[in-house]
Amino acid sequence: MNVPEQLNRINQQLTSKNYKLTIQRETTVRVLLENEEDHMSAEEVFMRVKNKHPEIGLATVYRTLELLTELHIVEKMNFGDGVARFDLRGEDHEHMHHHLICTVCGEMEEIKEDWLLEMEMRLEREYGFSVKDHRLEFTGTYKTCEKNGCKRECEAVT
Amino acid sequence: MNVPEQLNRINQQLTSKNYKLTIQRETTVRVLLENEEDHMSAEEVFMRVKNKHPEIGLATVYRTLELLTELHIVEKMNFGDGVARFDLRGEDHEHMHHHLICTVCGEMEEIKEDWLLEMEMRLEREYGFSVKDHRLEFTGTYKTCEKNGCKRECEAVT
DNA sequence: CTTGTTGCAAATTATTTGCATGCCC
DNA sequence: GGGCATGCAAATAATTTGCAACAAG
Repeated sequence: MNVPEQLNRINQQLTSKNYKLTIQRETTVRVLLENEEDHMSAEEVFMRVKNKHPEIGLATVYRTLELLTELHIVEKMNFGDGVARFDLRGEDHEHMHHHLICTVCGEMEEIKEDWLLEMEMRLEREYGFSVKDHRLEFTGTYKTCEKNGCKRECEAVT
Repeated sequence: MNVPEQLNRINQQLTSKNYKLTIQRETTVRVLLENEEDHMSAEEVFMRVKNKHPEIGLATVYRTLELLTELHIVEKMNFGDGVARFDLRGEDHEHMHHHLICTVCGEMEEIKEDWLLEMEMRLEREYGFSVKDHRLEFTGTYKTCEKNGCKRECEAVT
């Protein structure tokens, strides 16, 4: 699905709830689309949006990200570093990716598989809990700590 | 394992790293032991510690919790509400519990099982990633929203 | 003594809010 | 022209840090 189509889809979601796709919101969404795998903080999103649309205010970006989170268009995450991070949810794997976080280099990789379906069925059955979303993170180290995404500061002690 | 034994174990972990089990640290650990299932914020821990030892400062509690986190004695968690929460890790299930978070009442339940061992082996094999820790959270709703732990504000819309 | 630890206050960081102004049906 | 949206600045909330004073080996 390309950018105009995605924007269109998001626009529909917004308008169906009486929100407008203003230029600020559109620019923010574009930045998110262009950095889909980046887990940006609000500040990072702000800086990139500011490149394209310098008049925007930080508060607007926060408000937009909050709105998009409510609409389940983006996912708000916490890796324990005191900053919230945001990712678009592609509609195909809305709820189907997990995270590997390397403690040596701090790099983070996404695993685009859903390993939890069976568990969710079990929760439904055994706990009477019906799952809307989940989050699964593994912290540890890459054996080589040089594998694909994991390139920063790898001189640290293993 | 009772309180004195646990304290003793923690004391050993501290002294082995040249840290002292000061009265402030001991009091903090006691509070954590007494509220093992509570996922307290730093502020909550502080208030309870202050009851037992009114001279303590908030910064000390923060410093203690940070220290204990580094030593893997407590687990620092984030539920996305902007507050870090802390739990003792019992040595038996150091890394073996998952969370159910009910979006209706906000209540949180722990599942004391480890469902991820198989996945971790797979990560090791297929991704060359060796897992030190993990976090698994499910958000959703209890069918009844009245099940055991889930008692607050249940008049909200389901 | 020396080193780690504490309490307080001030600083920092992330995020939210109030409000006057602007924009669009 | 009425209500949602925005930008700015100020407010809030959580956490961290600087520093002088303590405490214990």
